[in-house]
Amino acid sequence: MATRNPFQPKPVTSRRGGPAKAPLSQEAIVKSAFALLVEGGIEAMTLRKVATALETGAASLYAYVDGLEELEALVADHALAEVRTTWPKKDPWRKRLVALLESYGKVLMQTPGVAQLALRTIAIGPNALRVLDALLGILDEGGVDRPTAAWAADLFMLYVTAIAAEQTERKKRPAPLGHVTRALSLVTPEQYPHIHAAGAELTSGPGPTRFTWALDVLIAGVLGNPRKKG
Amino acid sequence: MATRNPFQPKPVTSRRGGPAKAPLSQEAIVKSAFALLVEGGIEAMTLRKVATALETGAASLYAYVDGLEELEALVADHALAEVRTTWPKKDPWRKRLVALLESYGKVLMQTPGVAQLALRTIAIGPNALRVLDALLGILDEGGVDRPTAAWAADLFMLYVTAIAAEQTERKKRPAPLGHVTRALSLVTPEQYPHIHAAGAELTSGPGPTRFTWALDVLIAGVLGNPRKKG
DNA sequence: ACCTGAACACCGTTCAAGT
DNA sequence: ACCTGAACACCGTTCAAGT
Repeated sequence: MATRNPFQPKPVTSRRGGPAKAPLSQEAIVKSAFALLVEGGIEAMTLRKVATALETGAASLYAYVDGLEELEALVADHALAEVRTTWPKKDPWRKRLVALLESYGKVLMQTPGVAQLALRTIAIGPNALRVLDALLGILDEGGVDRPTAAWAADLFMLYVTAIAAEQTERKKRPAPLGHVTRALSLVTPEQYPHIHAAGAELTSGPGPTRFTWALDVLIAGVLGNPRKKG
Repeated sequence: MATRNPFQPKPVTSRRGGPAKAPLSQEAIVKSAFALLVEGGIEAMTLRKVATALETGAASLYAYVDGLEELEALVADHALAEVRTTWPKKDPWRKRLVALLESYGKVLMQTPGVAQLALRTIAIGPNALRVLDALLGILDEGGVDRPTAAWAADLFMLYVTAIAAEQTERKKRPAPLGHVTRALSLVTPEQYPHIHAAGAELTSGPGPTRFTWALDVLIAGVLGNPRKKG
């Protein structure tokens, strides 16, 4: 990825008197890729399809993007633009913490594939950093010491990303989660006594209640396990 | 996947007087796929390469495996055979809980790609069920009520899988995690004040200490947040 | 029923050639 | 510097044909 100024696009040369073709740019590529992701999920986001949507050949994209892996990282961060990181100052820190994580989870959940991308790319884009910074800020206000906050922020984000990935993964299957439910209901008490005993409890949720419960667990656990006593 | 008895392989017809070719079977396919995964990571595990290793065409595999997705699920569960689920009865439940999760994490960590597979397939194979059952059993002995244990087991396994996926993902990059470290160190205090302040704390670890801390957090959180008061 | 070769419909990436 | 077409080296899956 060379150094370029995306805010100064080259003049457009219109072809055959038709509408001017928007010039290629990293931003256009990322937006187009994200649109494909929204429409058709993660496997619809290919370099060739992005190129077709932009009326070029796949090779042309390499002037703006290093390859598929970089594009995935850019798209993941692009999606995180929707995550809200500011709230009224009067809100208590814990409320803001939950709101931030819920916003993050919602963004990951609403477009299938984003969570998978976030899970496999290293989150160092501007939006990922903005979310992380906000998270650290809230924990700091909550009196969590810095070493603990650093690990806790990672734990929170990793868990929310993982649960979002898990849930969106399930969604694309034919039977939303009847697959699991059926498999678990067929379990005999001899083979797996505890699974059998747990029964429907295992698959109840995962709804908002379950997500909220998990956040409560993480928060309580973090508050009770400071790395630095204070 | 038709119903077959893999324990009664067809008689082998040796070709050209050479060594007899092992007959195709789901087990042979899964083992071969796992070997490719161990050797070359997740992208080395392709149907075509499995077929080549087994001296057939890719089409032949479809008699035993529904497709790549099913193969991935089978391989993931195959890998989990290594997870230890039994300990001396005298060990306290909490020690056994940590040992189980550490064994699970170790298995996912030692062969890159397994965690990614576990994350994208629904875990209903015999080994996944064995681990889940053991987990539920330990929590039960720890006095955790059933509804809480059901959600907690899911939370534990999801978190360990996610952290294993994250760490093995990082490992295959050129600079193990210097990438992240460098990116975070370049952050200015104006842009991201809290990230800047946290500094090296963010990237310290993730070692065994961090993993253990996370488990402590989860366990404490679960014990403090029962769904059923008791 | 199992196995096969060949074909189909895709991929990401590279590269010489253009402008 | 940017863009292109064509080629390279792969994919998963299907299918008619064999045994």
